[in-house]
Amino acid sequence: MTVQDRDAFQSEGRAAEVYRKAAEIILQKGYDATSVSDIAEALGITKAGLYHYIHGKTQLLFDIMQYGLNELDREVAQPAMKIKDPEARLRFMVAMHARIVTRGHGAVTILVDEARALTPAQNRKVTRKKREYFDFLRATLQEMKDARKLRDVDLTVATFSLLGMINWLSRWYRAEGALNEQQVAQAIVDIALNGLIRPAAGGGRSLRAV
Amino acid sequence: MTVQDRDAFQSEGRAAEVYRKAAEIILQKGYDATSVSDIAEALGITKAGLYHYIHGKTQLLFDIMQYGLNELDREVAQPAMKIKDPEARLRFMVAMHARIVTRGHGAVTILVDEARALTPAQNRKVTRKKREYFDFLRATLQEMKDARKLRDVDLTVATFSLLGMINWLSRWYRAEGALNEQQVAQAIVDIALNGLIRPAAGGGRSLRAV
Amino acid sequence: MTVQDRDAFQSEGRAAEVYRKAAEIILQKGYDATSVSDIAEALGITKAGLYHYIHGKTQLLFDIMQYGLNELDREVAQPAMKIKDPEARLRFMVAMHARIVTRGHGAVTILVDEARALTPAQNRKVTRKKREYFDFLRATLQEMKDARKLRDVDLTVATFSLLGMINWLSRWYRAEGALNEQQVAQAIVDIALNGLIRPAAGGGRSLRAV
Amino acid sequence: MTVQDRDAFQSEGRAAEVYRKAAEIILQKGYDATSVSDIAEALGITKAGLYHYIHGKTQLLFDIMQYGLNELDREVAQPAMKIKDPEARLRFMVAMHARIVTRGHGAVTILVDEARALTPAQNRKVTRKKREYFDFLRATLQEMKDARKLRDVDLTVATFSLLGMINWLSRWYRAEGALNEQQVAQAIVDIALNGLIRPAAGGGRSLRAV
DNA sequence: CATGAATGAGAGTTCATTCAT
DNA sequence: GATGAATGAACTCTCATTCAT
Repeated sequence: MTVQDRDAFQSEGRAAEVYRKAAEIILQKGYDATSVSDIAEALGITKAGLYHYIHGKTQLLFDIMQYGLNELDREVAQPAMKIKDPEARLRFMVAMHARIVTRGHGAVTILVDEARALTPAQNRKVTRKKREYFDFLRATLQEMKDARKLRDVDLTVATFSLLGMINWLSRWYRAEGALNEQQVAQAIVDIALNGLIRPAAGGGRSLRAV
Repeated sequence: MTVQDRDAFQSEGRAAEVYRKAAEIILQKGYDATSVSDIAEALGITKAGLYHYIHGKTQLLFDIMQYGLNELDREVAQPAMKIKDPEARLRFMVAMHARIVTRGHGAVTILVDEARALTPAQNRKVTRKKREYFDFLRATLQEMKDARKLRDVDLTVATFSLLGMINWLSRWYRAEGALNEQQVAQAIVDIALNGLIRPAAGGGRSLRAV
Repeated sequence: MTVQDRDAFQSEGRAAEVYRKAAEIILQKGYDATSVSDIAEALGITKAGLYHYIHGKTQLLFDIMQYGLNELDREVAQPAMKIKDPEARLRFMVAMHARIVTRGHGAVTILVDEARALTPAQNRKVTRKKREYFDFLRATLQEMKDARKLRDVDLTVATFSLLGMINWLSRWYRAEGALNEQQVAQAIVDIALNGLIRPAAGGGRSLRAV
Repeated sequence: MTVQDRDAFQSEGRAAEVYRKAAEIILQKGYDATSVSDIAEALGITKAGLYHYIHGKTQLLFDIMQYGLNELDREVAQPAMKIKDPEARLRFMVAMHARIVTRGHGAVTILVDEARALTPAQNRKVTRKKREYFDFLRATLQEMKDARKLRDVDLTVATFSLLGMINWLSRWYRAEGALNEQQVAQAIVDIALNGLIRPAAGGGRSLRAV
């Protein structure tokens, strides 16, 4: 059933439109503040009509989240697994994840922000999947650490910091702004990997110049 | 009236308890999902009784946010202004802000997460204040840039990335975890400023060792 | 239209199946608690599809009741009319009616339990028919009374008591129980006619012994 | 909580009025067909206002049923337990139970008719209690049987038949009718115990033969 | 200070029914 | 025959808020 709905989300047709519109509105107003009527209205149908496509408000949320998880898996995790070099893999993941957030389809952001509204069972499922993603990202950092390509940082803090930077994007990035999606994604990768401050010039650089 | 309430939040006495308890619950369940009854119940009084202390649910939220803004101003911005060196100031701000988030009094997190629920007028006020804080942080980066202490990064992306890392703390940091507040704060400062990867300089560092 | 439907109920074919399934479910869950979807689902068709066979939920109920009335008339009242001796007739009616209830096709029970849900017009029709049946049963008791075969009991109370005992069967009789339909029917006839207590031994019996 | 509500039903005050009015309307229209608005309207308050007194429609039903069970226990079972002679006890139970039904307060009838609407947990509780009452009644018949005061009847059928006669009263007895509550109760006791037909008195026969 | 009672508005959801295909 | 889509009406229930006491 859930699988069906997730497919509906991705497929073409009216059902897909329903799920996409719902995601859009929930992204905008928040899940709690979005009424089923709001969604119906935006679709130009009645509440009762909407119920042909959804199986309750919570299930709708869950289905959107499933789609978000899917998006991450399909577009970030799966391709990343094919990248051998951990640093290249990290760069790809951060950039790609950032782009999914900035392109604003909503599902990924809702996935992150509204987990509280799920039923315990749904929450468990979603949390497990999110955890898997987190672990994969962390494992990549671990590989880099093992290859002595990482500074001596706490990996958990590092992973969450990456995710914080990325997820925060949904709160401030506007497509109309000065930087486009790709530029922002690259900027984030750069900041995350290289930090903000110029390496102590007296040290490394001048020496290197020698 | 608002000023009164903000004072109430900070002062001792029953009113302060009300505001603190409210913040705690809202932090936990989210503003929309928190009913006035929930708060009253947690305080051991009736809904009607609670209305002696608050002036509506939205106003309560606004007051908590005001307190959060205040907290930031009092504990981060004001002291920071006394720090001349921009890098030291930045380090202080990130660390201190992070500690306010991790110590978990809630107001700052609510401030960030629930702005949507405010009335337009309240929202404007809060947004203006948040903007001031953002600008101050960004100005600090600008100073560093001018002093050539910053790598060539987009300052807006950088500022938001810092805030993303910090604000994300409220989603994952648990006091019971392996790192205490101070350690996490320092880890974040370190990651944000120095980045994750070891400077490519096989040159620099090893030479320094020489 | 109604006649058509009643026939449909009894006849073979898809329509009959629809009515029988509907009766079964309504008997089980009650009319109000049974949704048109429930019935459609049980039949493996859609709601809209079901509407090819029925003319509204109330009409469906009415048709089932008509069938129940018919059942009573055909299997109890009509044959009973051919029995001259009132006591024999009474025994037949009680036993036969009881068996219709216990065999559990549902229509008779629904007829009795769900009259409130009918439209006033339908209700009047059904009530009139039920009244006819009641009157026929009561008239049989009257005949017995006239023949001095009845104890001095209020005939109305007696008639309703008979019907109460019989109709109550649907609430407790289970085919899997210790007694089969026939045994239960006979037990009821026996109890209703002869009562529970052993006739005062000092009276009749000793006389008989003389 | 439940106990509280049951008390509320019996006590004086607004809460009692609410429960009594609710019972009255549910008795009249049936539980499913009674909306919460119906009850509120009959009380002259709004739906929301009614919810100060009840804890959901199902709980309301359950509470009414609890009261019904209580009524039976208090007015029938408890006093009956003090009656040594089983026949006297049976006569008392049937008569008293019948009067509770005819006096029409509703709770007992609702208790019997609407069990399907309860939650499984509630249903179990109610069923257990009803079972206890049934067993007590049946045990009384058993005592009579042991004392050879009973004809040779199946005790289960007998007990259910008694209950059928009594419970059916609620469907037909009207206070305005020819017989008052007491007369009907006595008539039922008489019919149930002595049956309808004049004993084929060995007495009678031989006399007739003379 | 605090309460119980009450309310209007609106929430999510279900339902019987219709109709173009 | 049968369906998917749609609807208006109704339903149970919750909520923020008020007010007399």
